[in-house]
Amino acid sequence: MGRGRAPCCAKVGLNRGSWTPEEDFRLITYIQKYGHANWRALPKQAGLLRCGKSCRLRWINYLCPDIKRGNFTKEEEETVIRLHKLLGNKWSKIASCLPGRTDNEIKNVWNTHLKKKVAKKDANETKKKPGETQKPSSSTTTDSVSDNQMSKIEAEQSDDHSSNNPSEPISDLTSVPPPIEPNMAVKNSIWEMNMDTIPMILSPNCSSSSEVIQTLEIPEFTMEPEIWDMLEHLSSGSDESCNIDQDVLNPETERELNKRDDWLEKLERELGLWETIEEPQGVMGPFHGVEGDPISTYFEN
DNA sequence: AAATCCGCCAACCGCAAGTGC
DNA sequence: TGCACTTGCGGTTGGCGGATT
Repeated sequence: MGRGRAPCCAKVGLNRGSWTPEEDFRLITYIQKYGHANWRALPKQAGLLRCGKSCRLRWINYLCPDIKRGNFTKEEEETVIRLHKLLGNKWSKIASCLPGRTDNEIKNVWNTHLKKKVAKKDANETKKKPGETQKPSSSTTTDSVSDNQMSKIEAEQSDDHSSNNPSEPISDLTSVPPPIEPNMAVKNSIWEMNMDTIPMILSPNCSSSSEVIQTLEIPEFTMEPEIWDMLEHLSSGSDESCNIDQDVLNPETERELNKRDDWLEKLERELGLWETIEEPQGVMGPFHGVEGDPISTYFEN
C-alpha cells in the first residue's frame, strides 16, 4: 500500500505506507527506552523495516506523547488564522505556538478548513468595506497563544518589515515558552491517540520522559484486549496477574479470565527478554527483527 | 444496495538548514 | 572552508471512509 509519489531512490526491502500496530509498538517502545538520538540508525536498532525519516515523521506527527488529538478548538483555529496572517506557511513556527499540535496537522487543518473559512470571511469584508484592508487584531481574548507571545511575533514581523530585509530569518518563536498546562484532558488525549494503534508500553526501566505517561489513567481499550492486558500487566511491574475479584464473576467471564491468565503466562515467558535488553550496540539493536524476537512472535500469533 | 463523489489526513517527496569532521 | 551526513520543513499525493446520487 503506497502513499504519495514513487520513491526517489530504491529502498528495497523497506516498508512503505501506513504503519502497522506492530511497527508503532516497536517504535514507541524503542524511543521510550533509548530515545531518538539518531533517526537514521533507529530503524535498524528497533528492528523496523522503515527509513529513519519515516520513523521520525511517524513519531513526531502521531506517536509522540505530547501530541494533542481531536478537533481544533475555536481558539486554536483563531490562533492559526492569526499566525498564518503574520507568518504565512511557516507551519512549524505556527505549531510552536500551539502546544500539542504538529505542523502537519495545522497544515492539514488550514488546507481543508481554515483557508476556505478565511477566504469566505475576506470576501464578506471586501463586500462590506471595499478598499479597506483588514488589520490583524490582537484583541481576541480567548486565544490559546498568550498576548505576550503574539505581541512578540507581531513585533518581530514588524521589525522584519521595517528593516526591509526579507531574507533575515525571524527569530525562533520557540524561545517564548508556550503556555503548556498539562492536564488530564491533554494527557488522556495521548491515550486516545494511541487507541487505534497500540498503547504506550511501560517497561519497568522506562526513562524519565515516560514517567509522565505512567501516571495516566488507563482508558477502555477496544482493540486487542490481550495487548492491553499484557501492557497493563507489564506496567505494574508486578509478578501477580491482574487483581480481579473472581468471586463476583460469572462463569463465562471466569473462563475468559483463566484463558487470559494462561495467555499472559505464555507472554510473560516470551517477554522475559524485556528484562535483559542491552543498550543498542552498533547497528544491531535489541528489537532487530530476528527469529524469536518477542514482538514479532506476538504479532505473528 | 451499489456506484460515485469528495473531503480528510497520514505519509510521501525534494530541498534547505544545521552539524560535525 | 568544504564536504558529507542528518534533521527539519513545506508542498503534494492518494487511500480511506462518509456523504450523496
